[in-house]
Amino acid sequence: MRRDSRLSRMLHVLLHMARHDGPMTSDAIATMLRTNPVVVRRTMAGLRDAGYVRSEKGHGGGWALACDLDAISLLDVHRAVGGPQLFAIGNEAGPTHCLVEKLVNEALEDALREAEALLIARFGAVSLGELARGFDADYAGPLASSP
Amino acid sequence: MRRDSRLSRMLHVLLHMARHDGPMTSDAIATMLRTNPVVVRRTMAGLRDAGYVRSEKGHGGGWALACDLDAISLLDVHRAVGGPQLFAIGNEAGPTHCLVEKLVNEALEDALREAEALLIARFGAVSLGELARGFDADYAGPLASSP
DNA sequence: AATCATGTAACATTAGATGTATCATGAATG
DNA sequence: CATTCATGATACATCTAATGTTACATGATT
Repeated sequence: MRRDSRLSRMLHVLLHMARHDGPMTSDAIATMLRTNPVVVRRTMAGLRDAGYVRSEKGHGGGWALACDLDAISLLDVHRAVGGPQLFAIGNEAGPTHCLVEKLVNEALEDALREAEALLIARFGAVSLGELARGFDADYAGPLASSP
Repeated sequence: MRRDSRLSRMLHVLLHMARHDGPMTSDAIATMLRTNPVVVRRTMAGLRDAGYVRSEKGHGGGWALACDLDAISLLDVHRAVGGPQLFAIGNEAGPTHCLVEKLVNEALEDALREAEALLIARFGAVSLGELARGFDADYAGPLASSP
């Protein structure tokens, strides 16, 4: 399988939406993400179900933020797109009676659990609002930080 | 893509080999792993190239350890099987001029790098010898630990 | 009514691990 | 030396989940 880029893409979109007046169409977002409007709708459906964005049909329709960026963490977005597997490595599912296999799998899963906890904690600690303000500070230049 | 289980499988095999007299055939190993001898040869080729195991053809041939388990870390095995991607999430490869996209990707990659460093450190800190002794202590029962 | 935009379903594509079949090569055995 | 056993290597099939694509239905605006 390819590397899952839904979290990355949705963060990208949400930050743009916050800097954009009025709704954005799936087509415009697809162009931004270099993909297809159907992929956009499919992925953003999760964000809508979670209440982070709204979608409207018809003229002047499209996608708009439904809450403050400070109320959304990276973890929220990760979960809203389906909370996919974080790791590409692991062990076979099947039940086993082999004690060596069990020991090995437990050792690996311990390490993976720890790394996952770290990632989840980091994702949960950062809000999209902080990311957006980081953007202003990092990229908008000295004018933006003058008093 | 499926979850990569080569590390798990090779650890399983190496620990068995240490508890086994004489070489083990790809067929026997494949049965142990519930897979196919060709898959075994393909995966173990990396371990052989790294010098952790030896393979012999013909009657009485098969696979045997080529060094002490204490000289092999989980990280060594991970690298010997190709050092595959650890994470199933990430971002699109393509170059971009969008500063928002760059900021988002850097934020995610920072977190992933940190988690990867944790995993690599843990894998590097555990030798197969320690794992094997952990097995004896955990599963072999009180008889094994008597003086 | 026409247009615009999302919602949805169905199917194609892609990438990488894994599974499988086949034959070549070399070692041990009689 | 022929047979058997085992690895080495190649080619191709399968599986899985994300992603890409086509087509059409639904609802809102003009």
